Amino acid sequence: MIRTRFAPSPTGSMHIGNLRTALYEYLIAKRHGGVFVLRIEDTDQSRLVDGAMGIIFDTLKLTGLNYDEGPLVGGDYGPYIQSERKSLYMPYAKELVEKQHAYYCFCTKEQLESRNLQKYDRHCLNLPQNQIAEKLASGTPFVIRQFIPAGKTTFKDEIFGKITIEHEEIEDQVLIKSDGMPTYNFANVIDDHTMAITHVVRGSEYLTSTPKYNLLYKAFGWDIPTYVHLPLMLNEQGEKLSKRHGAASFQDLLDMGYLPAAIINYIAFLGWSSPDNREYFTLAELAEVFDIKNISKSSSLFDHKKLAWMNGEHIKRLDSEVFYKMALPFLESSLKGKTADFRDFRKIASTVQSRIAFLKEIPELLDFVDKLPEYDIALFVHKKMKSSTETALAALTAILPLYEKVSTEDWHNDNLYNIAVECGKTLEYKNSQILWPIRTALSGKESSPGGASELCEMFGKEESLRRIGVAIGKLGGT
RNA sequence: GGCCCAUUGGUCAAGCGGCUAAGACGCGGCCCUCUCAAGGCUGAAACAGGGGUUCGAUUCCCCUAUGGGUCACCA
Repeated sequence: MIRTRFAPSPTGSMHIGNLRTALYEYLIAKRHGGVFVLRIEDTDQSRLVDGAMGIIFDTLKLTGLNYDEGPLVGGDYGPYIQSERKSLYMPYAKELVEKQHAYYCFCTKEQLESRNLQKYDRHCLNLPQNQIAEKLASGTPFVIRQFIPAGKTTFKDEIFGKITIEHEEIEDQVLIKSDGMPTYNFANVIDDHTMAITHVVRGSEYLTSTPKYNLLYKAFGWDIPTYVHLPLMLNEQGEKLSKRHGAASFQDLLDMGYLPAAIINYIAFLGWSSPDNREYFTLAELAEVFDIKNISKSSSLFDHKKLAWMNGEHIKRLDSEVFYKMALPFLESSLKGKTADFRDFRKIASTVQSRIAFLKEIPELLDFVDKLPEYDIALFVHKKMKSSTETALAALTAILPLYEKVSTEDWHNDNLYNIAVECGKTLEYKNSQILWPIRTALSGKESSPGGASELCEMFGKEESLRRIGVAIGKLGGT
């Protein structure tokens, strides 16, 4: 049974690099019917940010990365917040001291700084037992450090392969801080083991510190988990993702108008590729095909252009009713909340669904609906449509009386289209020469979501005739 | 700087010793079309450089270059 964990620190907004890590952890577990757990790593009390834990919960919920064990939902390996497990770590640290894999250190920060060290000098490694006991009894602040033996460690990563690090490169890291809290390095190992995590999935920035963890596992006699180190994600400038460099957080992306499903789909492909070239995936579909084997080693740059395209793909495939509900606020704002009978919001929404990458594009697309824009008669001139102001005027004056005769009941797209085309024939015009002027008269714009007769149907008889009349006036007709 | 890792078109990427080096986004063109989108077709665009190994290297090895990561009582 595969067990993975997402272990963020509640220090602010949710980075999309973190989100991708969470996504891969979720997918690796789900692909094999495993368990995905959420663990909050809040051992650094000074960096806690109010509400940060809520952001983590909300983000996972919004993206559908539901965890099987963790805060709020519980589980057999709780508690799932490290500060609530504080008392758990010290006994393990003491066990290591007894086994001589760790030792007490009483050096203060000031002392360490004054010694100007590259690496801890093991000043406290060989303190006499009685001296240690004395200091502990007197309440002298201490930390517990891991003793790194001479030698080297080679480990296997599922993505990067075999990696060897000489122990000279590693220092005797602190396991328990002077406030009694474990460091990340220690808590992580203890928790991963006690929570029976089988696959440790994290960013590749942990690659070089992995030997320290392995030494810990060995000191305890525990099995080393499977490691899956993920390639880094860089921003569009090729820099490490950070809040300072713009939209790096999930929330920022939401604010820009990206759909959670599109974000998930897109970041899944940053560092991973599907075997069959397919690119549109829902979370559930990803969970069926995701494979560690297809994760790449090289870091990738975040590209808003492709995400925008992906967003459009997701919008296009939305169920029309779902899309309508999402679009409604934008429709209302662009149509100023009026619901005159010629405006069928559902119909309008459907015309717009395949034309946008973002919902916020809706108002501009429909700005001609509520009010006919001021436009120049040059709009009627279109070379490819073979339309000029003269043909446009002739076309509109010819169609107006014909449309006036159409009853409200017969005011439908197909019917109006046929009438227009027939009218064009009597004038010996190409279809475009009659349709383009009508469309332009109705929209007052170079382009619109819908053609001539479609717009006519959308506007209804009265408003359509009015706009055609306005156009005739502009063109100098009567 | 030491150590670790990476390096295929602008970007995401397939490739796992022999290929006209896929595909996607973006960009250009064409088709379709009641404008614009959508859709279909299509074009330009890449193996960082140098040595090896091999009958043969994008694929394996070494060096160089570039980029990144890491060297905390942060995670």
